[in-house]
Amino acid sequence: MAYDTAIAALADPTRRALVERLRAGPQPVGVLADDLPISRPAVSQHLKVLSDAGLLEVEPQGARRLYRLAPRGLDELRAYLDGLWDDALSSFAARAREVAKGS
Amino acid sequence: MAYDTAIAALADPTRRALVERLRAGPQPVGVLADDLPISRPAVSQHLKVLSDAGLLEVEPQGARRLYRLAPRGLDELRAYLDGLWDDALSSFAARAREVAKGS
DNA sequence: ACTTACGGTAAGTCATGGCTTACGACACTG
DNA sequence: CAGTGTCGTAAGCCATGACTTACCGTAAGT
Repeated sequence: MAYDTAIAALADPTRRALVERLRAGPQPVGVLADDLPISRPAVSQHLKVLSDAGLLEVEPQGARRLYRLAPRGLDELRAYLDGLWDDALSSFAARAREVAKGS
Repeated sequence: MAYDTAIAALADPTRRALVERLRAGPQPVGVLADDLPISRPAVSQHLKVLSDAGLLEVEPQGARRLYRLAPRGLDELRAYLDGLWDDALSSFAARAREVAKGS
């Protein structure tokens, strides 16, 4: 049950916006804060949440800190959703059979 | 960008608990409320959020309403995370190559 | 028709969390 | 060793949303 922190982290639109910026590659905090309508400390707080969820990794480069996407946290979340997906499909198929029989 | 409602819905622990109950099969509201530490109206509100996100479907059966897992909302969410996963892997691989070269 | 059961909606309360400003720690440059 | 730039943390404010109780509509039973 470690996917809970990951999904909670990705539930926030601002944090998803940060993740979107990082899809192109690693970036420092200041650059991320520049094209977002919030302050730099707010960005730092969001980055901490994403890092704690295993979704980001940090690489200090001098005074700056490069954040990059990390597969770790995403892996658990995807595994959980895959399981859900299977059960949802089963439920859908069962319902389809009932309807086909004339309910 | 329709996965946002789905991920927001699944971010709540109580709603995930409801989804877990429904993995075994369709159930009416009262049964779901009985083995959860919250009131029945609260369950109704959560079920509405999950339904609006395309994660659940309703099937009225007389006075009762059966809720079941729906693949629809889950599909978009999985697709989004799959894309993220690819980019995270790329970033990870790029970083691994740099480290192998001696940073 | 009256009663009982099931469930959605309304209104109000309260905690969570996202944002701000202010401050401190650390690395580079002159 | 100042001075500057980058970033994390602390404290406080405020909106969002997850609950509650109260109420209403609807379906089935007697």
